[in-house]
Amino acid sequence: MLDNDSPQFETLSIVNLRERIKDRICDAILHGMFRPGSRVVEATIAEQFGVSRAPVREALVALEREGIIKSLPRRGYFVVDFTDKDIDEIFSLRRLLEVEALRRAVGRFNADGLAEMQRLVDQLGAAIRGNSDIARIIELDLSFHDTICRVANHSRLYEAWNSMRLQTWLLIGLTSRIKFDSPDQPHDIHQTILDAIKAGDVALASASLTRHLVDAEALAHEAWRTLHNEAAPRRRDDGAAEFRP
Amino acid sequence: MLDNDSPQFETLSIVNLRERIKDRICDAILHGMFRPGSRVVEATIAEQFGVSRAPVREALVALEREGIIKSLPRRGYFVVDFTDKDIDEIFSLRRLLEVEALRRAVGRFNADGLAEMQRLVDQLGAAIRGNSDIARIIELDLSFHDTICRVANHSRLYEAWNSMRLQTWLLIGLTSRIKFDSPDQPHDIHQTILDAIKAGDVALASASLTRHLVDAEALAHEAWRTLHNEAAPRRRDDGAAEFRP
DNA sequence: GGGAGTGGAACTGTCGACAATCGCCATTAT
DNA sequence: ATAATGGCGATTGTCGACAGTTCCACTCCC
Repeated sequence: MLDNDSPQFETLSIVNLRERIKDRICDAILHGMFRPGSRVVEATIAEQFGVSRAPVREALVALEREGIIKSLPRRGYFVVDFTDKDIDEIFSLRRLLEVEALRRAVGRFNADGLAEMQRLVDQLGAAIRGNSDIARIIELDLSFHDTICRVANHSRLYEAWNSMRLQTWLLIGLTSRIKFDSPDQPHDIHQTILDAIKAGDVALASASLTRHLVDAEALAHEAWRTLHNEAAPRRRDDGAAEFRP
Repeated sequence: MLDNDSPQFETLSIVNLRERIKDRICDAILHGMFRPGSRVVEATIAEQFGVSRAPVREALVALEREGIIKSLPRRGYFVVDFTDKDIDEIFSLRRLLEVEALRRAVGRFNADGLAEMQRLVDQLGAAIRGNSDIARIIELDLSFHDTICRVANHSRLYEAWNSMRLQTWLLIGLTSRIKFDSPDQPHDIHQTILDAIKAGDVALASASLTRHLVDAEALAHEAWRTLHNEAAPRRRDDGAAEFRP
């Protein structure tokens, strides 16, 4: 047997190169290395990762299924560019899936899970009050929702939701500057949801969650508009740009 | 401009080889060429299709996202083998998605759509009364549900549902012999749902649809047990078996 | 006789190269 | 001047080969 005390025992290294590349590309897209609608060129990615094109291609096929890139045959892959209908779809499906996840998760939370949720709510409140950048806020917010979906203990529901999570992040997380003055003070809404979960009040929790997601959808519409306006000056598709491997 | 009257203007041929192979493999699995849990070997598929392994690999990555095969790193791909929890998940998610799709679809149906639905219901009734094989019945049944989901006009919801469709087919469609004596006479339930859609009665349609899916879940459990018992004698994983390219 | 070690076969993971196709741009004819 | 056309570069689609890993069966030693 191998000794486990090797300093960087990389459990992840048994996973396919494809999966690691997928995660890296995913991160790169989600961190704004690619503009929405811009090309994702196999050869460029492969070169920057120092691998051949084969695993990159497979990663791209997987990412297309996750809904953040789109392939045009014989043309290449492009970061998705959302329309208003897409945003409607993403959030209506999120509402459907998350409310169901919540229904299942209430009663399944243990002390640790609730403590984690409370910590996320606190950090989120601090981030909002401290005017942290939108990316940080969205990340914490999505972690809150992610926890609910994970605790629901429904792998297929989680899988479907996770796809929407990536697209949501792409929608809002890329926007660097946006006024975050939701009328309902998101911090409170998260605390309200969590309190309802703790009290086992599914109806209240669901209603609050739904309201929160409706607010988030409005934010997403605004964020996407903002992002497009920011991008408007540059007319050329600036392709892969920097993109640290 | 090209003249459109060329006899075999094959619009489909612009699609990736990967996509065509994906569909072929998918068909092969869904038609029982592979047993649940059996290996899906790249080289074998590639050879039988007369192509190299590259597009096959990409097709397999896509199919894994569709939920009918599963990859074990460095081990290969296997046709999924469901547990009771998987069946619960598949049908609980189907209920969630289809009821929402129904809610959206009611009011969006036009005359053609309703006629198509009626035709499906009639064919389904004939198939059941005529004791057609289960595959035919499941196919018609899933087409009925598919139509609802398509008319809902929600691409992400449809995508999520389609994944469950494939898995449902894998669950039930492979079973060659199973007594089809559902207590609620499925034909009637489909007609009930369709009538409610025509009447615009969302509540009744949803309730009927939900009840139908609960019945279907019971059938799926039974079908899967049957399939496993059928497969039990053969202990060796018989791999790719025949599988016509 | 049984368990650990060992050798080989089969399969996946990865790579580099070639072929096919698409978009862009200059060129040309009307 | 404008629109069609042909060539060219860039990028994807596909292929065959090699390397690494896993599993299985066999052997050998205790």
